[in-house]
Amino acid sequence: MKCKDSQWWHGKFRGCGYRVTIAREAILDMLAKTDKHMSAEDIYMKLHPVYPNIGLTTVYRTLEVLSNLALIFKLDIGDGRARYELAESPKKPNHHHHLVCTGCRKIVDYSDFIDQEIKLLQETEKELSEKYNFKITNHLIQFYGLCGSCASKS
Amino acid sequence: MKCKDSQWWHGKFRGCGYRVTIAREAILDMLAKTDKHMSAEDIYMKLHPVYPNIGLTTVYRTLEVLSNLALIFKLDIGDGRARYELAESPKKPNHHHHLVCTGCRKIVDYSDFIDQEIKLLQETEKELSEKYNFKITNHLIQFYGLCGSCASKS
DNA sequence: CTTATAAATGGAAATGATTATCATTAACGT
DNA sequence: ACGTTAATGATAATCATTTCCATTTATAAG
Repeated sequence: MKCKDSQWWHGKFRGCGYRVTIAREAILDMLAKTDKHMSAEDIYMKLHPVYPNIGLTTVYRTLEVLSNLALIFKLDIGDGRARYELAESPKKPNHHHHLVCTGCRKIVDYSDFIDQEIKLLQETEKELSEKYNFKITNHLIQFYGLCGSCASKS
Repeated sequence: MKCKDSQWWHGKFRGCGYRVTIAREAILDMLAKTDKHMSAEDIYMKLHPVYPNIGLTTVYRTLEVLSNLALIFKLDIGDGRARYELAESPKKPNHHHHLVCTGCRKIVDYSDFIDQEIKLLQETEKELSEKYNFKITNHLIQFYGLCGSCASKS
């Protein structure tokens, strides 16, 4: 947990009236260092050996806070267990969508066609926003299917 | 429950080794007659006055069966409660995507831009399918935001 | 139309992810 | 260093969905 780059978000935290705590630091830090899509329990388990006093409840609460601040993104792949990943940022642009295996729940991040998707999404967003008087804040695009190994099993 | 058009799916049922029962008939029939997106409990409640002996468990089980047969579509709008709608079919082409209000969970079905979306989706699907060796079966596009009335409240 | 059989059912209990409660601890402005 | 107030963690509660299992029913065969 170096002090160089890893604490730019302290300001955002304080500005929103949140305190900077060990747990929040540890959780955000670990999400920043992985490219996996982790559930609350995954995070709890992974952190536990190092921070045995961070409880599962705190993990849930912290994930909600980070999600509200748009520092992380909560994603749902249809198995009733939320996953989280670091949000894209100017420092780490990684916009992508997900390809989910309905067999083993493997998630592939893809960014092919992403520019065209974004463009279409923006147009659609604008159109829908006006037509239905919605203030659109977010979108979700996901593909579902079977990965090679699950397809051959069935 | 007329016998004219409403039972074309009996064959599909039997062909897959499923029996045709009152509960299955009633549930599919009611989903065919509404344009709402209903949860298992919504369906249970609505059916209960007429079929007081259809239990909630059966509703869940039936929805799973219908979903497996692709007669209905299960949708997740992020509030931890699954909704269901009749799948599109040659007899009732109604392909659309959803615009979800994160305030009141209202769902708007839209089909604007749907042709372009479909086209892009097909290309993307093909590309991803080859590149990542996935057998893609489904996709999900959804916009989230606040409807007019929820936006003015906040 | 009966009968046999395996699938379908319903009610109660179990599950599993997430949230609420509440007494204790810790962050941070002063 | 101190006091205020947010954050924490252990436990209990919630709530949608599943599992269990004894009973019922759809359906194929006679």
